[in-house]
Amino acid sequence: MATRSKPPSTPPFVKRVYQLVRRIPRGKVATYGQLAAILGQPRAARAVGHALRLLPRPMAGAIPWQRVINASGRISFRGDVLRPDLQRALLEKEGIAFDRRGTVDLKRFLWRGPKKEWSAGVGVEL
DNA sequence: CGGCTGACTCTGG
DNA sequence: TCCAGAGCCAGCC
Repeated sequence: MATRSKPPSTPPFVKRVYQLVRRIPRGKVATYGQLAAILGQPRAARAVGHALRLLPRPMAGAIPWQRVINASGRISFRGDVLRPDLQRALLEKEGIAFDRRGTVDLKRFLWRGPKKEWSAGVGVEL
């Protein structure tokens, strides 16, 4: 009997966040709250941000952390100064367009999530 | 185990 | 549209 009193049945939140972020396709962005919701906790947006905050440098290269922005469609930061600029540059390189105020049009670039697909073409946006 | 922090989000003024 | 306050969560000390 493999000891499984508390097995990886509930992997660290952080790990899940990384896994999920890796699934965000190039040219698309996701919000912290959205990722949290996909993970089953729509209220854990801050936790998602925290997870990405302690994202080790080496891993940053394997995880498209730049594709995660806030619900306002803008880049979030706290403290660091070069990060926001770098994030924006990386996103623009992927084709993400920024508003004059530095806002991304979520209607166009928001990732729809890991959902297999939508109902046939029923709309989205206006 | 308790308290603090932070790449968030929502509501009200 | 911008600013301030309150709520929520996981990770770290």
